[in-house]
This record gives sequence, C-alpha cells and structure tokens, in this order.
Amino acid sequence: MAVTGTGIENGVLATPTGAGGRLEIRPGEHAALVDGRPLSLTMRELQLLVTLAEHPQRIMTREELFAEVWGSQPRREDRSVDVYVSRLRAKLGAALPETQLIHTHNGIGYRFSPDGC
Amino acid sequence: MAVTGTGIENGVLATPTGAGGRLEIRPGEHAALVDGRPLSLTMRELQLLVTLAEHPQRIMTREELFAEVWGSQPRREDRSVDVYVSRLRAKLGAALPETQLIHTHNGIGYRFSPDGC
DNA sequence: TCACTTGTGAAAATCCTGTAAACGTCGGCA
DNA sequence: TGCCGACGTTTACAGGATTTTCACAAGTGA
Repeated sequence: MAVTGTGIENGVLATPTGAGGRLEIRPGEHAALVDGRPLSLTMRELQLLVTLAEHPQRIMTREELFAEVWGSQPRREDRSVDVYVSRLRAKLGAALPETQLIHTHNGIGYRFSPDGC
Repeated sequence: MAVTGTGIENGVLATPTGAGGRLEIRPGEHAALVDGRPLSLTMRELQLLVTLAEHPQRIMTREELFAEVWGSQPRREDRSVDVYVSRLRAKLGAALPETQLIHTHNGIGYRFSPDGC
C-alpha cells in the first residue's frame, strides 16, 4: 500500500530530487542509495535513518529513537543516539553536500526533513 | 530477452569498460572473460560470480547466495560463501587490478557492483 | 601418481559498537 | 564583558563481533 505525503512508496522511502541528489531508502534490501549509488552504512546507522525517515517532519525524541533502533529504554545519560546521528550526518553529508536532512530540536530530539528544510 | 539497466544483455553479463578492463560472463558457455581472456574459475567460483552478477547493486545475503549456488540451506556456522568470495576476489583482482567488483556488507552479505562502486 | 577442486577449522585482519571525554555553542546573569 | 552551566557534537578507544585468509584433508578423474 502506498502512503502518500510521507515519502513512503512501495516500501521505499525517498526524498525529492533536490540540488544535491535523491536519497532512496530500501529497508527490505538493507540499502540506502544516493542517486542510485549505495551508501556504506552500518546496521545501526541504517536502522536509525529508516526510523527517522519513516516519520518525516516529525520531531522524534531520543527515547523514541532509542526504543525503535535499540529495542529498549536508554539509560538516562546514554548518548548513543547523538553519536549515531553524528555518524549518519557525516556519511549523508559526504554524499549529499549542502543538504541538511536531519535537524536538531534542542531539548527534544531530532527531525528528518526530506526536502532539507 | 534483453534486460536493460541490469548488465544483462543476450544472456551475457558484462561490466562497463573501466580503467582495469571489461569483465564478460557467459553462463551458457561456463566462461568468464576479462578483455577477451578467459579467467580460470572453478565451477563453484563461476556459479557464485554469475549469481552475484545477475543481481548488480543488490545486497545478497549468504543464505540467498548459498541457496543459489549450493542449492540448499547453509548450516549456521558455514563459511563457504565467504571462502569462495575470497577465492573469487583473488582471481578477479589478479585480472582486474584496482577494481573492487564484490563489496562486503557487514552482517548481511555481498554486493556485486559492475562499475566498482 | 598427480593435479585439481572442495569444504572445514582456525588464526589473522578488519569492522562495528558503545562509552567516555574533549570540544563547541548558546543563553543567563552578575 | 566575562564567567558559568546546559546541551549537543565530535573524536578516540577498547572490546567484541564479523570477515578474510591460510592450511589441510578428502575426494575425483586423467
């Protein structure tokens, strides 16, 4: 079933074709592609990207992200989510310069924006 | 039937002519050629190469590869796929230096990239 | 016998992961 | 302005997990 307005089509999450290129996420194939070229993401990085991209424009708390990706509650001082967001941004930034897909919301969490805004 | 965009043409799998040379696989003739010169591959090695090359850019799990090449389910600790990938890479690397055709995806499997990316 | 292929075990090499700590930024306040 | 605290970002590292490679034994056929 295709869900419109969320970036989800046939199980594939995709961003609009922007200046930098198009990001396509295929969770079923363990793959994320930029203009057809696969990104080299680790399992955790991909899971985090998928989780963020499944809820475009929605601010997700660290607790929500941790629960989805790690499958449990984070310890209070746990910085894993932040570290993985940083690693993900580094790889996304290398493949899609000038595009800010993951936004920080101070004191709350992170938000995935397909169009970079 | 020619399938475009997958590297399959008339039953022949071929990589683009790159810096290192061109790889041509002719499953029907049990042969793999680099710039016209036949590679000396064993049956298993060739079957594995054909299976990978039939799905360019797609990450194939060890289970999928084993099923295609060995025709059964691998034992959990079975490293046959890894060993044959290693042997294949050694022979491909000797004939096509500087070209990485088979990529490892940690925790998942392997991916064949005709253009080495 | 000899050359070759195949599968297996295990050591070596490499990669991933979580954590701690250093670093940077921002805003409040004296 | 200068200091301080809160918070997010990034780097480094150690341990563990995974992959790569090597050596070897068994099997096959010329």
